[in-house]
Amino acid sequence: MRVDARRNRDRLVAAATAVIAEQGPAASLNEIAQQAGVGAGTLYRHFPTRESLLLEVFTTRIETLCARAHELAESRSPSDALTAWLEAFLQHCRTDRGLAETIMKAPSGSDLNCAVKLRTAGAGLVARAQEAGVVRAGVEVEDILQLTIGIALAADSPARAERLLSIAIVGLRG
Amino acid sequence: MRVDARRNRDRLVAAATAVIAEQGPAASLNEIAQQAGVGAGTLYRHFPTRESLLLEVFTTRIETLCARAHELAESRSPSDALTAWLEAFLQHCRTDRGLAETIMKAPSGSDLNCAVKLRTAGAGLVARAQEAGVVRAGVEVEDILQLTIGIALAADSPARAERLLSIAIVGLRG
DNA sequence: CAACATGCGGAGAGCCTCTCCACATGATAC
DNA sequence: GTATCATGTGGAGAGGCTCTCCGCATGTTG
Repeated sequence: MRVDARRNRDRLVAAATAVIAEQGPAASLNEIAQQAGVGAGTLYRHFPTRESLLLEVFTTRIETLCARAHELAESRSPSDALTAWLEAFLQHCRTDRGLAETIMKAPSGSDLNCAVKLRTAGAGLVARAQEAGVVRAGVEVEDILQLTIGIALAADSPARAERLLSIAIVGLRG
Repeated sequence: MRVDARRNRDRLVAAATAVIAEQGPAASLNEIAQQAGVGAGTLYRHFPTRESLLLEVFTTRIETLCARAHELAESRSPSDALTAWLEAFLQHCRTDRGLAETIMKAPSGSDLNCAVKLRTAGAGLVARAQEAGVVRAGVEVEDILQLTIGIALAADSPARAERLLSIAIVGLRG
């Protein structure tokens, strides 16, 4: 990749982070390009869809969550680890509604690897929980993530979100 | 209100219902106006915001759901009635995603009583289910509705939505 | 059947997304 | 250093959207 291309890409992500933080995930792509000091064409070359740009913006957050999954897997019981991780995930999704929507819309078969990373990180915790009998067989990581995202999107308060998540976790045991 | 104004308003709601069912709640208002056979100005005079139009469209559906709740309460066991009603609610929310979002965003204290009506209708089913021990005490109607709305918003397929709902229902029993 | 209040349509302003291609600019070979 | 070429660039432009505005049409009323 040419060095100028790399530089423009980085500028775009920085500008997008700022503008999205301010205006939400539906912010104008034109404005992001302008703030990055590049043409609209350049933005669209690097990020063919709005989602691909958002995913890049949220990559840092997603990687934090992945790291947390590994920590928890080593330091807690299968049940606690999964619960704690889902709570952290829920928190992130609520803080940044755009994050939830972005992960949600990312096609599960896509190569946009941050969403994939998140699923992989979650998969470890879920597998352990299933071995320990805390989650019944047949439940997929994807189920659990989507349920959590849904709760983040629909809950009207943090307390409610916590409560709904705990209901969902009970349901996982089956 | 002049009779032609009334007629146009009705046409708009009908057209909006059709177009939104097909294209989702972000459908073009232009197209709705066109399909209703009126000018854009007429649409905006009757419905100053997109939200106001959506609300009108969904009122009918919400009333249908309320009626369904009463039917089910009389014809089915407490458990079946609640499950069937939630499935119907889920279906509606998924059919027009806008319904879910509209109910979700309706401020709880507002006089937009569609959300209130829905909650009242659901409350009867939940109370019966709690008496029958199918739902544990402490769970509120609002919890169940929000959980279902969340599932509708986040699920990536009808099959997944069904599955997530059944997980949630298991969780309700505690 | 005036005369008036009300409602109407659709052109147009100002956004937006996304495409396209002549031109600029790193990278590479000599 | 420079010639060559693949790669990347900017911004004009097409087409669509939302929303406003106002001259004109049409119910309504006395």
